[in-house]
This record gives sequence, structure tokens and C-alpha cells, in this order.
Amino acid sequence: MTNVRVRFAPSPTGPLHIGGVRTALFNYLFAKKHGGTFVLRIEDTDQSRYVEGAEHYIIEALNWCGIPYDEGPSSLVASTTLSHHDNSEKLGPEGNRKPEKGGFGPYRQSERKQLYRQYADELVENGHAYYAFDTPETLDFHRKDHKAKGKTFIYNWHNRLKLTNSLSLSKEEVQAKLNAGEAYVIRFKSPQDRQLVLHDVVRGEINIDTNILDDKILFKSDGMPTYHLANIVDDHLMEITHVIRGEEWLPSLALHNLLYEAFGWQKPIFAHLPLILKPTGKGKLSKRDGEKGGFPIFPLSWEDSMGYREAGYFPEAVVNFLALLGWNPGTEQELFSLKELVDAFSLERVNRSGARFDPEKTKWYNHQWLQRQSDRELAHLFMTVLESQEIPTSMAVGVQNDEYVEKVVSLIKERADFVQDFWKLGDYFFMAPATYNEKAVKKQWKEDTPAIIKQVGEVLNTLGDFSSANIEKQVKEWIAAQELSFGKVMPPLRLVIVGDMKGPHLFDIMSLLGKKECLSRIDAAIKALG
RNA sequence: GGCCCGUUCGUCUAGGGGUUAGGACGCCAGGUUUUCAUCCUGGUAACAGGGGUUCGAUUCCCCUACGGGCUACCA
Repeated sequence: MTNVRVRFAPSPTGPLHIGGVRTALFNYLFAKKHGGTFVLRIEDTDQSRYVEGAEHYIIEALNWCGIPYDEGPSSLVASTTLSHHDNSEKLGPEGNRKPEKGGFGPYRQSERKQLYRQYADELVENGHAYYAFDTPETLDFHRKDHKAKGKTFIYNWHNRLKLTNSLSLSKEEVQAKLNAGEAYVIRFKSPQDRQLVLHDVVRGEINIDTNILDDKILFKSDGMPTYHLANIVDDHLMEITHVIRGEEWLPSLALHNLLYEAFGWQKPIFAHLPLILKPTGKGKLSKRDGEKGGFPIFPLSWEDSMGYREAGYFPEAVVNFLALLGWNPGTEQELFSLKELVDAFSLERVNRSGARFDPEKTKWYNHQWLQRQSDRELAHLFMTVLESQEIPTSMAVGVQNDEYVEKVVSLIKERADFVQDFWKLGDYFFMAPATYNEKAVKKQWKEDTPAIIKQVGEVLNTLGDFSSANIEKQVKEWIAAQELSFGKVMPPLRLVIVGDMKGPHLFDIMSLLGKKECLSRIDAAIKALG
């Protein structure tokens, strides 16, 4: 395969959600796998749905995931510039363009507005499209009327001639309406009685009877093209070779094929990805599911909705679980870096059926990726979390010491899914226990315990080498010499040091805390518990 | 309603005319840790139903059921 070019073409109507990220990811993987180009195109032909900041959000989200576009609109985060073809003669009189990546721009459809009309006209001239003057109210009436009679209204050869358009009207009548400035749209003239055989990489052949197709609007009365026209024109002009998009576009495949034929253009190869479904219940995954289930639905935070980034997910984990939703390598490997995904990816292994989203499994992926981060990086992230959460500054031990925090992290990370878990997993590394777990006290703190713990303190006090191994050796020897059981010493000692029956190896904790802190905690516990 | 797509453990999935139907998440149990968690080991659990085709169907075909998408001058 030579010169692969794919595009991700979101509409800036809000934040990109996790399903959109996956579509982008699959495009990215396919492009990189074949040494191709990943294009970002902003499909903002519907001004009424335009949301400020959405485009910026999309670009940020792709960057955070580590799947930046090779070509696309200008952006503050653009890192590389690619070769510039000069396509300006194709683009019409659109001036003052901002710098962007790639030579097929502009990459925002709103900035390509002038471009589309000529293609709609071309179709009108060659008989594949026509003007239609019907008002939305008229159409609405027909739809309701048909429905009341148990029929479905389709604007195609069944009804065309009963409606107000350049096929039913004379040339003069049409011209008169045009001259009068009457609102009109341009519709595609769907063929009659054709059996289409469409091809999709993940689904194989799809048969469609053109009689059920309606004459889709190509050009709106506001002077903008609809998705269908703009999409086909841009994919052609941008020399897109593979269209990888969500399954919600499958019903449009027939129209799109017909448009390529009408223009006499070569079709790209199509692949429709299965949808991501709600964890429970019916329908596709939505923002509401995240709120209900307490998991992020967006890569980055947006207004009140927390993003995966802010929730503490690593981009590697997000990319990993997204890739395995609707695709698998056919092996038993579950953990993939982006690089490994690029190597393993193929469209042929994309599934046909929708995949329910499982928030539990995303946590597992994050756990796995957290273990793969360096202690240094984790310590850094941990400190950032602590600052943002305003943890008490009265922390007694070593908090300003990077090396200390790294050691703490190395001891507790294996039990964490998120960096945010670190504090509750290891607060005792920074503060002496303020309270002691009541249940544990009741069970472990006997009458003779204070005396025993006091003596342990004396043993500790004699140690010159306060390494974990040496503390363990000396305490164990002392226990043996006193003919005590481990159960009499170790559980209460943990309670004294940690405040609870939790945490890593006690001697590791003690060694890291240091002799002085351990003795101080022993004193404090004996005072508090008697 | 119409059209299109789909259906293997609860979930993500592998597989494919003859298999003990494999893995992962979750859950359960045991082991390790004289703590909790992690970890390790084991277990639980699936071919939607009915017809064909076939020596044989979970695998191929048809029907039904169920699920999903589309059915806008939204993408």
C-alpha cells in the first residue's frame, strides 16, 4: 500500500468523547502502520452547533493521547511542519490563512466554504442534482401525513415530481424563483431501481436497493454544504485513501458511493468501526453514563465533567484500553504501548459488533501502566496531587525530600491504581498516626502490650544500622530471646507505627521513617493507648 | 414503522464443520505476606432460539427473537 492518507473529521460541537478518541486512534494506528499521513479536518459546516473551544479541546486531547495529527489546522501545539504543496488554485479566493500543518488546507470546512458551491453546481449540470424549494414546513407536513397513513415519506423518485423543485418545475419557473431570491437547497438525485454492492473492510459486502434512498440535501439554503457534500469533496481533494469512521455512518455509505460515481472520482476504501455501548442498559455510551457510573467519558475535563487525564489515568492506559475495544491482535497479549499497537494493528481484525464499555477494566489497565512508570515520575506526580489537595503542611517527615518520596512511592505503588491513591495508601510515611484503628486496638492491644512495645523501642534505640534487614534481624532475635510470639509483637508494633493494620513490610516502613521517628511514634502510642 | 448492521462466559474477546470452546476484567477459594493490598495458583461462567445443509454444526444457509445504528436544510 502506498501513500496512505487517513483523516479524523470531528465536528466542533463539544468535547471529543471517548468514542471519538478511539476513531482518531484507529486512524492514527492505521496511518502509522503504513507510513501514511494522519489528517485532522474540522467539520464545522453547521454554524448553529459550533461550540467555542471545542476545536482546541480536540487538538489537546489528541496530543495528550500521544496521537498528534500530521496535517491539520493551525495550533499552538503544532510541532512539525510538513511539505507544502501549493493547492491554492483549487481553494478559491480564501485569503489570509493562518499557518497550518500540511499542504491540503484549509483544514476547517468553514474556511473552505467557497469551494463547495462549484461542486454542487457541477452535479446540477450533469443531472445528478437539482434545486428544491420546498419549505421545512411543507416537508414536515408530508412526513406527518405519510406517517398517519402508515407510510414513510421519502424525498426521491416516488415523490419528486409532486414537490417543488427543478425537476417538477419548468426552467422559467425555476429561474423566476431564483430571481425572486426564494430559498432553495440542492438535492442529490438518487437513482431508481439500482442494486448497489458496497464494500467495507470490516463488514464485507453490503447490498442496498437505491429505491429506499432519499434525495439528500447537498447544499443548504444558508450557503453551506451539508456533511455529505463537504465530506466527499474534501476527502477527494485531500487525497484520502481510507475512510475509517464510526458505524453511525454506515447508512450514508450508499450516498457517498453514489457521489463518488457522480463526480467520476475514485472511491477511498471504507471501514466502519463498531460503536461503544453503555456499560449497562440500552444504547451507545453517552456523557450521562459517566455521571451515573462515576467514570470519565472525556479524555480531558470539560466544564463539570472530569476527564481521564484529571482522574489520574495515564494516556498509555487510555490508548491501550481503547485500542482493545473493538479490535484485538488475535494473540493473548493485552498490554500494548502505542508503538506496539502501531505494529500489530490491522483493519481486518476490527470487530463487527458493538462493544460495551467496562469502567472496571480501565482501572486495571491504569494499574498496569502505573507500575511501568518510574518512581521518579510517580513521585513527581504524587507531589503535584498533594499540592493540589492541600494536604496538611504539618507533615513531619521528609516531604521536601525527593529521594524520600521516591522511596515511599516504590513501596506503595504496587497496591495503587492511581497516583491519587498514594496518600491514603501511605499517609503514615508523612505524618505520625493521629488516631489508631479502633477495631485493631481492641484486638491487638493487650494489657502487656505497652511494656513489650516499650522494650522494642529500647532495642531499636541500640541499633546503629537502621536498614530494614537489620531491624528485622535484631527484632526477630529479641522476640526469640524473650520467648514471645510474633503475634504479640508485630501487629501492635504496626499499629503504633502505621495507625492501622495496613501497608507494606513493617521493617521497610520503619527503616524509611528512621529511628527517631519510630521511637517518637512508640512513645506517642503508649501515651495514647496506655 | 422502514432500511442497514450485529449476536461466543456478567463484560472485553480468541477460535472455528469433529476442540476438555482459550485468554483478560470482575467475582469466589487457596497460597504468600504473622497486617491490608499486591502477587501467584485454582475455580465460577458462554456459542440467543428454531429450522435446514452435513456422517457431524457453536462454526455454513434461512427464519424468529434480541441488541445497535440511521431514518434533519446535525455531523
